Amino acid sequence: MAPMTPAIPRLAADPIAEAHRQWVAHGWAPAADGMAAITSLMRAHQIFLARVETVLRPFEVSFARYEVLMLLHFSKRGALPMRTIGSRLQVHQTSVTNAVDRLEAASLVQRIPHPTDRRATLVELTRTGRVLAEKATDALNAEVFTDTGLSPRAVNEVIKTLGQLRRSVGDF
Amino acid sequence: MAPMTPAIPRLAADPIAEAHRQWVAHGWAPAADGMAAITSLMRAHQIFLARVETVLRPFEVSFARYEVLMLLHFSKRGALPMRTIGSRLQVHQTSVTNAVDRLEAASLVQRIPHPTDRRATLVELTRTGRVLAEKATDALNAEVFTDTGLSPRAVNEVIKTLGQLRRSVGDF
DNA sequence: GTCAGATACTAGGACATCCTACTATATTTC
DNA sequence: GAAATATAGTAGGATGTCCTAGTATCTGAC
Repeated sequence: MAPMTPAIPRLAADPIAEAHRQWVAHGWAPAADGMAAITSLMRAHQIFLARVETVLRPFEVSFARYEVLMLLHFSKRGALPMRTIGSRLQVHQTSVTNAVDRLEAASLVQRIPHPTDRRATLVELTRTGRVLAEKATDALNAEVFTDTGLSPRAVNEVIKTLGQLRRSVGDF
Repeated sequence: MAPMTPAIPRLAADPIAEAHRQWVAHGWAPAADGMAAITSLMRAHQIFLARVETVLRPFEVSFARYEVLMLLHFSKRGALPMRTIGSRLQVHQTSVTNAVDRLEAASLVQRIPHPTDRRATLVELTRTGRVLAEKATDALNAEVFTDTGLSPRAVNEVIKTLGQLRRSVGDF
């Protein structure tokens, strides 16, 4: 008897390829690619977020809070209204409140009254916050962003393709 | 005098393109593309997750719980150990416990003892759960997966590129 | 056979996101 | 100008993810 060779093709080890196969087998072929693409995106997000959070852990900030710090860092006066932060980062206002609460508790930012609109609150980067933002960026650049694990061509493809997606949903 | 033409290039409306510009301006050019790609992924994830959750809302399941249902749906016996679910979906065991708790409360799955390993618990799809999984899939296929907003070429590019990424981190 | 180390699952807690109010202040309308 | 509407921010709650710990059970080494 010949060496063990399965008569039935073995299952792919890749769960997403397997899901794609199931989609086709169930007659959902027109949706299979879209399903696989979106599922891949979900997983890629999880992978990169985990990497980024690992690098940021020593700085005791999450990626969400890091993004707030960088937004302030890049602003001319180092201060922005809460609402603007939410718009730029495309997150709900309550998420901004949450992030700023924690950043303020860590003395990385401080809330100051808006000079002309008493409804609004400005979030201002502290000296400590600015220094931490720069150090955290150095770490992220060195440990994640400079080498993502994707080829330079793939990186540009991702930026371009997802840029079109973002534009289509009104991100810019 | 000529029509208003800014002497200084105006800020891009795209926050990610703007961040990329800032990265280059700060001397972080080698990391700028990686930063932009990862940030784009984060945002694309958010966009698609929101779409998917909107479609699933009428079925009263989240995407996380939907994925568990589909995994069971595709399994031969309609039942899998908790641990296997976590491995396939690449999420922490405690996330599986959480999802299964809610699915069980909704009578979409039930926990049954593993026949040979008393440590393990099998999660079994109920009739209700199977029906809901199929209806939810029809909705997702029609409203999201068949037309993701990306071109077919882009969809395939995403699957391929992120597949390489997933392989590089040991997903399969 | 026993005991140490692995494995399966749950408990409790930290964070992040969103949603629905609710309050305070601005703006618009008539 | 006063009332209706819109906007900025916070509070409280639901869900999902991860982590650390703790219990129960299995496996393997001696």
